[in-house]
Amino acid sequence: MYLAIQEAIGRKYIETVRGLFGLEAGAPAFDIPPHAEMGDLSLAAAFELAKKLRRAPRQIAEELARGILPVEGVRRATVAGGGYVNFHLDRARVARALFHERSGLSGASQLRPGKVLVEHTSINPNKAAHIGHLRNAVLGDVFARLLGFRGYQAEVQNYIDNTGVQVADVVAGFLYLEQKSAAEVQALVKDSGTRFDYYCWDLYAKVFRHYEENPEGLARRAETLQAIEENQGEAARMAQIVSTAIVKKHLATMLRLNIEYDLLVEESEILRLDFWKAAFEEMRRVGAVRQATAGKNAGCWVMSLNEAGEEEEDVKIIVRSNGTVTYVGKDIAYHMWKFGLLGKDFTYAPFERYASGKTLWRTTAEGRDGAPSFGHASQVYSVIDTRQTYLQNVVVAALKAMGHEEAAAHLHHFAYEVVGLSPGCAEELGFELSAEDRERSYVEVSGRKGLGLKADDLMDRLVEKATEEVRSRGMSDDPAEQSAYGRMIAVGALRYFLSKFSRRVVIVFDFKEALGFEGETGPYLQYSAVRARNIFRKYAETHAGFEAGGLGDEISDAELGAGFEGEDGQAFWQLASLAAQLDLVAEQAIAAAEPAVTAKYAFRLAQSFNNFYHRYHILSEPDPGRQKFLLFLVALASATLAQTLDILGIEVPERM
RNA sequence: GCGCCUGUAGCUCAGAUGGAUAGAGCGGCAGACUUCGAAUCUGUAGGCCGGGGGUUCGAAUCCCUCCAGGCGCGCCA
Repeated sequence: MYLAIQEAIGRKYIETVRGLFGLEAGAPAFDIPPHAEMGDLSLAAAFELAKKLRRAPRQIAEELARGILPVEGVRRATVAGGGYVNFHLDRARVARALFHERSGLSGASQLRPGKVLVEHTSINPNKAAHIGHLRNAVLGDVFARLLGFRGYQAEVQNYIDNTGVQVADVVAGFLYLEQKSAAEVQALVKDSGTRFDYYCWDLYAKVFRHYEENPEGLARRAETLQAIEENQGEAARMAQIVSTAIVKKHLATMLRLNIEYDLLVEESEILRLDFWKAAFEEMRRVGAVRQATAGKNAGCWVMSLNEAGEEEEDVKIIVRSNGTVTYVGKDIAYHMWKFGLLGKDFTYAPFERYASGKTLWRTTAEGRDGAPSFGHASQVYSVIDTRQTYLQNVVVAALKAMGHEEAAAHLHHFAYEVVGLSPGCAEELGFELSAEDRERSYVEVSGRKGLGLKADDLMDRLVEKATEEVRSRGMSDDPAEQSAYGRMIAVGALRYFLSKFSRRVVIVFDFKEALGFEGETGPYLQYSAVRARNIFRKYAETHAGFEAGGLGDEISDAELGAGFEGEDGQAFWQLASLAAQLDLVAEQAIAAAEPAVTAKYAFRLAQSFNNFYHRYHILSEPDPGRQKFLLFLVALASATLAQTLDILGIEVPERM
């Protein structure tokens, strides 16, 4: 709601400035005044105009306030402070329009042209997922949901590096440390007595210890990697078995958290289709890379990273002197494909069908009909941790060097900080820490050392705790229902916990904080939504045929207007106007690529609702007109909260 | 050495595009359940916004500088 009103005021502002002062102004910036009584939207533009016009800002503000009105949805404009213009919205009108929007009757945001591609998760398929991977997936998932909410076509891709060194390390472990054949590994995958992804977690750490003690083993690692890349022999067969089994585990883990994907992009298919060759040819053709003939990089194909005018040359090796391509080179090819700039494409096959009805596709080299069109994005967001910033910048530089300026500008590194463990938490998990580590504020997780908190272990622990809470509070006698609620609450707690921090801060994981269900947590939000629904359920018991969705037709403009009058009306409006800000908040979250903005908003809204809930008792309200108004308000808050929780991927249980 | 990020209440963090009296959760203290179930609400204490300069009508926010911490900078990924 707020967005539309801002745009309308903005248009009138530009006209007014032209008419009154003969100046061409841009779209103005709006603020929300610090106190609700001051108004709903404020404009500080008079201060800047004052400088240009050499006049008092307050006077200019008064002229603006008179000139901008009338605007639909705005009742009046006042001037405050040194020169703020504050707009007071037509409360009844805004509330009604919002009610219709939330009922899906109007205001569904239009589908926008172009596709936004979000790549997230992209875990090496060689061991179980850990808490850091969950942060990546939750951030990416919330961001994709935000895009969908605002009418963008979002496509979610999960990149599977099934031919990389991490898979090779586990394969080498099976082959040489455990002397297992591909068939035996396959049997292990099928064995219901072992968790294959956990088994590989331990094996990967074991392989690393082995390399440390036996550096000569590194030769075998190289051999294994090469065999996998060339799709030759036992190692390649085993890599296929390992990576596919682990990917399935990762998908199952993510599904527990309500995370789904559109497409799995497999590196093996990128190799098979010679994507890199096509990218390399173009890079050579346009002179983005050159072969070094002397110096330490002799024989390598390198790309210059210098801006014009820099003296010392900074180069990145793209192709090694032995002719093999580096990781960043492959990434350049993949990103060219994302934008449809490669001139090559995959074919696709279904990987699995989600219970939601959505089909997850995977890339293949052998053609198949009936797949949707993937790639060809106009905007790309790659959710990758902040330590890879340098490499992401290299990819952008490569696009620029090839003349793809627009793609370079539309490739966004969605960078986020890692999840560390507090030293106490690491020790609780049974890891021995050095004296130095114990002094640190957090310990970095390390797959190589096997140090980390596995995603499913954390989830299990949360579900157990939440289910116990449900049981002890007597919400349900049915064990199946108890565990269903427990699961929803656990997911709510975890998803909110991973969404509420801004991307750039390190999350120091601690059980006490993450396992909490009170205060600023997911369960608090769920509880608020349940409370709102309970009011309707209870009300319907004595009012047969009651539907919250019908309130919009039952309440008159006069009743709505009267409800927002006076001191109580001010408090009611505070809740309603906050609910009306969701679209503004979602746009801000997208512009800043910051899901936390939405999480914080959900909390503020829930807090505002709980405060209202406590102060006004609806079912015992004697005045039927006022009761209807209060029910209307609950419907607004409830629908908005539900919508926001949906963006956060958090479900609401029937009872709490 | 070069580059990027971070520094706000005891702890963990919000404060987009510079804007009105710097906020929240947890923890502390004091209160509120015969009600739409307290996984809740109310009140209270707690701040040289890392230090110092500058730009501006106005700076937690922009610029410079210093300090502290983290992360990058490989013919690894």
